[in-house]
Parts: sequence; structure tokens; C-alpha cells
Amino acid sequence: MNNTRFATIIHILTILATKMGEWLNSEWIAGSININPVIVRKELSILQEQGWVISRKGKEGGFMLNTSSENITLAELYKVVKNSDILGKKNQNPNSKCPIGKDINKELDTLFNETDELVLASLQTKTLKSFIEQF
Amino acid sequence: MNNTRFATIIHILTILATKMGEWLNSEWIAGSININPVIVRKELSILQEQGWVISRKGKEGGFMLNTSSENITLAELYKVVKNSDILGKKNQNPNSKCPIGKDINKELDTLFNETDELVLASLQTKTLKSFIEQF
DNA sequence: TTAAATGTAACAACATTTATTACAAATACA
DNA sequence: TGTATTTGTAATAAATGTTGTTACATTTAA
Repeated sequence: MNNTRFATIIHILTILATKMGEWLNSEWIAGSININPVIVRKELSILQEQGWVISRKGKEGGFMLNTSSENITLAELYKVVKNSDILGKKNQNPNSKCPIGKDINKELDTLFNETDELVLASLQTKTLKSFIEQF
Repeated sequence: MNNTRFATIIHILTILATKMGEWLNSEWIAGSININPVIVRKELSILQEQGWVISRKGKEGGFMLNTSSENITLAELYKVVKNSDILGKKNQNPNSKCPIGKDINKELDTLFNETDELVLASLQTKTLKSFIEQF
């Protein structure tokens, strides 16, 4: 994960959770994170697909949390933005004529999946609520 | 980790470990991984800095493992190539005038470090030898 | 002396990430 | 009804990161 997406969406949701019931617009949220409002809207669009957020267009519009912060685990958040295995990418075409090359990706699959699942299990025990309570 | 460096160095070391005592050149190793020999030499240069590998220039030159595969943990391998936290990057300038923005990076530090350490602890229990024995 | 290999710099090609511009569609409210 | 404001999203630009390639000095075996 060489991007800021996890940090960005947890920031967005933390703000929405602390202002439950208020319509907050993307400009305002972007001002807290100090990033471009369009990026905030794109992430919020994904959070809406998960059912965590609702939006309202037009004047006085904005975004609002649509569930209790207890109902969102950090594992779910991570899955939304995860774009690679923790240990990285595998080489695409190892030489199948080499005894190592032939089997390495199968072995790496096992190791890479085990590592990913370890992290997911840990994040599964944490909720957005518990994250916010640490503040 | 959105790159192939971990996969590449574990592949290199697996080959060297299974051909202990032989000088293997970068061209040959690259042929097993199916990548450019210069990249192999760059990675091997880093593995040498760790003391895991020795090299010999010139005709009949190449690379050789310089320690038992039991002495290299996957945690050490990972540290060599790690270039970001597992949960990604933090936003650089959250707004310090916002109560969330002010403290979020401190909270994320805790979470991100805890996650990284979980993975390192797991990789610490695995050695290059144990990885190779699974083949 | 020659052929073959490492070591490394410089650069090119490609991929990913983040920022920005632009504008249609929706909505509140005067 | 009309205007200002906001979402939704596409298109594109700018910045950064990754991988591949070329080139060549240096080292070494035979």
C-alpha cells in the first residue's frame, strides 16, 4: 500500500462520525485532510457503495454517516482500498524449466495469503468506533 | 509494497541456497526469474551489504550464499525491501486547526506501527530454510 | 592477452498516485 | 421560478515510483 487511501477514508469517516446527523460537504472535509475535494468525493462515492455513507446533492447538500461507527471494522475499510498483497507483487513469468521458477509462485501464494490474513484478523477486532475513542 | 522486490530477493536466495558452493552469475539467475540481469545484480548488491552473499568478478565469477539459510529470517528479508507501512502513507499536512486533523497522524502512527510489527513478528518465525523446505 | 563477469550510473519506458479542470444534474430556498 | 450551491464523474495533467535497458569501467580466470 504505497498510497494514502486508507488514511484518507479513515479520516473522512472519523469526521462524519464525530458530526453524526450533519451534512458535511466535500470542501469542508477536504480542508481538514488538506487534499483536493474531488478526491474526497471519489472516496465518499466508494464509501456510499458500501452503504456506510449517504449524500445529498445541491445547496445545503453534503455527506452523512449512515450507520453506527461500531458497525464498521478496520478490516472492511482496508479491503476497500487494498490493491496489492502486503509482501508485494509476484514476478509474472518465472521460468517453468527451472525447478525453483516452476514452483515459486505457488509457495509465495501461501506465504503472501497467510500474511494478508494475519493483518485482516487483527483489523477485524478493531472498529471505527474503537479507533475514534482513542483520540 | 506495490513492487516485486520481496519476491525477487527470496527467489534469488532460494536459488543460491539450493546451489550452495557454486558461483552463479546474474544472467543465469535472471533467466530463472525472467527479469533483467541488471536488476538481479542490484538486488544482489543489497544482499551483499547484509553479509548474506558474496560475489566474485570476472570470468567464472558470480554470486554465492555466504551463510546458512537458517540464519536468514523472512523478517530480515522484508525489512530490506520495505518502503512503506502496510496500511500505506499518511496524509502529509492534515489541518491542525481541526480537532481530527490535529491528532489523526498520531493515532494512525499507533495503528500503522502495530500492524507492521504484527507482520514482522510472524515473518520472524520463518527462515529462508523453512521457506525452501516447503518446496 | 582475451573473454567473461560484476558494479554502477544514466536514462528510458511504463505504471500508479494525486491534483486539477470542467461541467451536467440535483436541490434548497428566496 | 430562478439562482446559488453541491454532488457525481469524466478527462487530463503532474508527480512519483517501478522496471527495463544501455553503456562501460573494473576485475578475474585461464
